[in-house]
Amino acid sequence: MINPSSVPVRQSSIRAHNLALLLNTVANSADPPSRAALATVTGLTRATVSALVDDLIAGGLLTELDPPPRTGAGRPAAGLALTAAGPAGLGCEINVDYLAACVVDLTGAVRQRFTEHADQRPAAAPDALAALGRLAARARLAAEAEGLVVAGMALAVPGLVSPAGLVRVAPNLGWQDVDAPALLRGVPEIADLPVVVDNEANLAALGELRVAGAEATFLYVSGEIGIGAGLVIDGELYRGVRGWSGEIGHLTVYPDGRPCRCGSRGCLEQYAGQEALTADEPLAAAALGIALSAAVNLLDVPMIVLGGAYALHFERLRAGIETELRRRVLTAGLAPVTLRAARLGTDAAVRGAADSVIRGVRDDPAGWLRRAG
Amino acid sequence: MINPSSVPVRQSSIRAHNLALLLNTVANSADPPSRAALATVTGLTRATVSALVDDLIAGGLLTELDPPPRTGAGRPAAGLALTAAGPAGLGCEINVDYLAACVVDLTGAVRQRFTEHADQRPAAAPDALAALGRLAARARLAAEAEGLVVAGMALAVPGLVSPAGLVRVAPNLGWQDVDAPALLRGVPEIADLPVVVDNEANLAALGELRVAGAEATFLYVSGEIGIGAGLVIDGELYRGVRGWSGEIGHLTVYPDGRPCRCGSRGCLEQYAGQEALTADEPLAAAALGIALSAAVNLLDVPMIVLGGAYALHFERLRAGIETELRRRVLTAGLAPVTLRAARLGTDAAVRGAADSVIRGVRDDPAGWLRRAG
DNA sequence: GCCAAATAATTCAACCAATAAACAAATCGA
DNA sequence: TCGATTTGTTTATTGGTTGAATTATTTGGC
Repeated sequence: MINPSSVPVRQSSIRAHNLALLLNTVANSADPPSRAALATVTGLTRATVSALVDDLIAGGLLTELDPPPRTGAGRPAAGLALTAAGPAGLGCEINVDYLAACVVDLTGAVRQRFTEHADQRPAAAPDALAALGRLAARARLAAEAEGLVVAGMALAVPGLVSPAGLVRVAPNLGWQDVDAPALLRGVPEIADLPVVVDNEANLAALGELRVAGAEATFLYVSGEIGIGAGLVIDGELYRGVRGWSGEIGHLTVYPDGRPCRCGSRGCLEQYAGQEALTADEPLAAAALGIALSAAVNLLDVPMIVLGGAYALHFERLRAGIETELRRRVLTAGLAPVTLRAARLGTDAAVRGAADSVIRGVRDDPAGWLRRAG
Repeated sequence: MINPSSVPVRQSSIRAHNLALLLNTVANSADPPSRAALATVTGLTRATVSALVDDLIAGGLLTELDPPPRTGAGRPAAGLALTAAGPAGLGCEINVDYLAACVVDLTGAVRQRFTEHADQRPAAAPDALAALGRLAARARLAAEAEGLVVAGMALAVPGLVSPAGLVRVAPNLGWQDVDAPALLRGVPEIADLPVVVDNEANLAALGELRVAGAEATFLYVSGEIGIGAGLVIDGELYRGVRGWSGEIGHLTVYPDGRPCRCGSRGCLEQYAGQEALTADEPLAAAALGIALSAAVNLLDVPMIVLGGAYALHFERLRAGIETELRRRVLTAGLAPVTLRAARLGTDAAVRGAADSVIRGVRDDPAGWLRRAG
């Protein structure tokens, strides 16, 4: 992750890598580990761990826990944990019927949470983003009053986003080529924050990843007004070459089926969209099952997580989907595909957005230490 | 690639990384670069480059070219190139109607090539693999007579392969749970070689990668008796969690269509398999187009390479496939999907197999230097 | 109540790899 | 033949990890 393999490695990179290794090891440990435990589990020496941990403590990323959990003979170990009062991530979401902002600290705890329900469709993009910016500013202010330092901001959008953060199309918002980062910078209280924009399903997948465990591999499918998917492989989000992967809503399910507003025919969205779902249409589960089978045959993902509206209707959909998976996935007989409902519900995208920011800090603590001085 | 990010980094790893960086930079350069040119392009110092290059030359991976291509003032630069007489990769392929083995040197040149045409279906797996082993032994012998050192062996199989090299199912060969590496070790002349087994489409994709350029992203689709696909992202092959990705042949195209031997209905293989193709069936192109659209919608791949029998019939299939891609790929209007025929034809898999071995050497020259002493 | 055993964390000399800057080598142009 | 120019090497320095020895802090036995 630090080394895209086409880049030279100097001594400082190895320090940066090992700092990230330690920070992530602490983050993924069940109990607060000691320096010695970190040494054995990472393979670094105790001396090295001590030196690096000192830096992380000085930089406010790790804290030494006061009450040493004593056991057996020997000097008691000092437990290490992520600091709750340190860098934090600001996550935002704009969707058809609400705006949301939340702040997550380094430990992953949600510290602030603001929502504003209102139909965004009549609003022009600049107005909607200004309103969202104000909501984000409130969240930031409240978080910083608690001693947090917001390290950056991520925005979830139901549409296609280019790597630069330009929203190319967001059909359900009626957006086209909206420069979201620039518009958000119009709100002075958050103008200094680095902004990342990403697809709603991608960020929701990251949100579920936090719950699923660090190394998980799964396909997250979100049934909002549109249907999107986020693919997580070994704990990393796969975005595709241009950031447009996961457009499962327009996967063809019935080649000569109903016409879709995208110009094609028989898209999944026509059979398993929110209207079909609430109308209790019998085709929804089968159509989803067919589309998901395609994904599994292509990608060999062992788990599918259903989010958004699908999470609400999970029990009703389950059997129908699983029938198709059993029939249509070639390797179903060799290893089963796990199907489960999302655990975060409609919060997944905002949570994932905030999470993606602190993920950035956890993966490059050296950068944070440099900036924080 | 060297750093799975959950592993500590020591000084030796940074040397290993930079050795690989230099070797790959030489490999991907159009003209033989000088040490100074390597320094500027990689970002390392001239001193560091010199030291590392000395090691690579001593280890027989690089050669200094005799006639310095002189230009302008200053001391003339000594060009560096991969050695043709060094480590080599042995690639093998077993398919329904032939066996093949080939040896590729570090520069990517094919140095030996053996084929044996015979229907493998009546043969039991041990017999077929013994025959293949003998063919491989001949190729190795001939290569070593030319001064090459075979570093390892890779085998392409038309079936599902587990990471350990076990062939779980190869329907067209009638194989099930065949321990190919163990059976190949039965041939004494190649028993010492490390063996890797992989799916035919995956390795063919690697073969095409060599031709496509180092950083390419594409989906390779092979129309053999079965239909498989190999996904290459930024020059890396994606194998899926269990190595079973790319089973595009059993993607559902027509949900209530023809029954397939896999137990499902309407699989791509029923409409675009080799029989359909040679029978000049009109559905082949449309079915392919529908399946490929699914892949592009899910994965956002900018290029599709058609191999095997599809390469032969490319011109006839092209228009029909492109029509479906235009209709069914959501982002087709934002950025086109390139469709082209494979350049290596039926050789892709063996070539890719041999290539995967030397790719291993190029990505870990430090390991090779250690072994070679 | 004191000492040995055990475990945690730190200190310090050694080592390894890259860097920067000076230096040597080889060529061109005047 | 001499300066300019570019390539490649040498050498002292720096940054980072290692390994062994050392210090710190606890438990348990006598």
